[in-house]
Amino acid sequence: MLLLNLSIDCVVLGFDKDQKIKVLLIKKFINERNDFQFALPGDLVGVNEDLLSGGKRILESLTSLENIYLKQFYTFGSPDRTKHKKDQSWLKMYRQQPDERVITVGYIALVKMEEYIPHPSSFAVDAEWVELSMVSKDLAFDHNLILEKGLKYLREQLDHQLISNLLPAKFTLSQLQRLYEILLDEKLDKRNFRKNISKDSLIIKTDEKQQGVAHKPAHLYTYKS
Amino acid sequence: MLLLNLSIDCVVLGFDKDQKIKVLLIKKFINERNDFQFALPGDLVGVNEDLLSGGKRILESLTSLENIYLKQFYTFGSPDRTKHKKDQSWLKMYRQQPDERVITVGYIALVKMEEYIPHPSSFAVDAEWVELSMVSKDLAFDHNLILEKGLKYLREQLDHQLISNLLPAKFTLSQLQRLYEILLDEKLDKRNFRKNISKDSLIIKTDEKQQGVAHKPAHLYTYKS
DNA sequence: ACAAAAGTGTTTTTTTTACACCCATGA
DNA sequence: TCATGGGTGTAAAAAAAACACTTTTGT
Repeated sequence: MLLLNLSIDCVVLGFDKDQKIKVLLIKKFINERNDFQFALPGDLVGVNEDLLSGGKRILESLTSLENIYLKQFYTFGSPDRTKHKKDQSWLKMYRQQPDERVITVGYIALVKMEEYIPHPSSFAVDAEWVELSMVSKDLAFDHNLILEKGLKYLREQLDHQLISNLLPAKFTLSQLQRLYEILLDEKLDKRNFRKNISKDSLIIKTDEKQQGVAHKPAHLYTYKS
Repeated sequence: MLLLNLSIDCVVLGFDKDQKIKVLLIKKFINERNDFQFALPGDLVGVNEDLLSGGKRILESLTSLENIYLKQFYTFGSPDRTKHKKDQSWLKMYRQQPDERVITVGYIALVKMEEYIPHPSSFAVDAEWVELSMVSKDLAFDHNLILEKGLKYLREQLDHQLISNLLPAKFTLSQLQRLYEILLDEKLDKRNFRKNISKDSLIIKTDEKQQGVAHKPAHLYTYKS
């Protein structure tokens, strides 16, 4: 009879004003000398908690954001994934059974950075947005792998649900296009992009326009609820 | 600290001579009166076994097939998923801790039915191929959901790896086309299908032909290894 | 000679791409 | 009046869909 721990790790992505895609990482001390390590926000799931609720709770405790749309993308269950020296050191400090196997379910979330107020949980001494190219190759456990797989999933499965969480309730088509460009990492043609959007019944034009911009104000659009 | 059981459930699909897609189900007694229930083949993962190996082991014990290509598609972790009366009855007979939470990772496999020799494992009293439309709406646990999600995944992610396991080493283009038609559940145009295949560098024409058929013998093709 | 499946190209339609100028606003 | 991003259509290219007859074999 195998008993093990179940955790959830969240690949939380957001945007900064500098138009860069950033991932939310937490910083953890891994020994008494205050050596630290970065990790994806994640924690053990509660006894009677389902996965999605657990993910939301964990994410909420780290980001103070509620009602985040989270999507499961893969489960990581290698028996060795918590066995590395650097990770054992941390586990010994914070877990009663550091040798217990932990499998983790990866969830992905896209959030509006402006609405995020850092709020580190117990074992996180810090929580920061890190530009993708700046992410350490030495994240806790197999978190580099999880991040990579999450990003791949995002690019392959990009959907309105995920996208809509990164935009204000009302947005311009240029904002939407920039999002797609950054997430897909390719430049899109403005006219073709708009042609496609106009066929999409989920994105609807409001009768409002941008205010106080030093150029022709753009129409605002919104996602159909 | 949450400790729980981890299982793997396999959505194993195959084809019969009647060109129908069938799923491999096992039959389990759920009480002493020999009332039974059907379920996807699945079992608990070993203490130090990784997920993919576990899936292969479990599948092998049920199908005696080795080196099956298995692909993870989703993880099911509702705390209620093993709490139904019908399932508790079975769990009490076979598990030491029937109330323990079980999360399960769904894997999908496509196999050649001809090569499958039924080989029920300990708690399976039978293992049979069941046509999709004939599958009970009352499978064990949340297996109807798992099956449904697996089939959806298959249709969305249909790839050479999965397909190639359903075909003999050498096959005709008509066989290949029939497979796609059944898996995608749509009719394909022969000429367009062949046009696409010819662009696909993974599928190569051998210099062999069918033997002893009462019509023009087809060329045999093979997957590049 | 007939039944059965194999094999093969062209046209039409649809989808995707490429591309450039005028507009409304605030400074 | 200038700088800034907003907004718009058309033509060319590529991809996908529609479609029917001849061939080879065993019986």
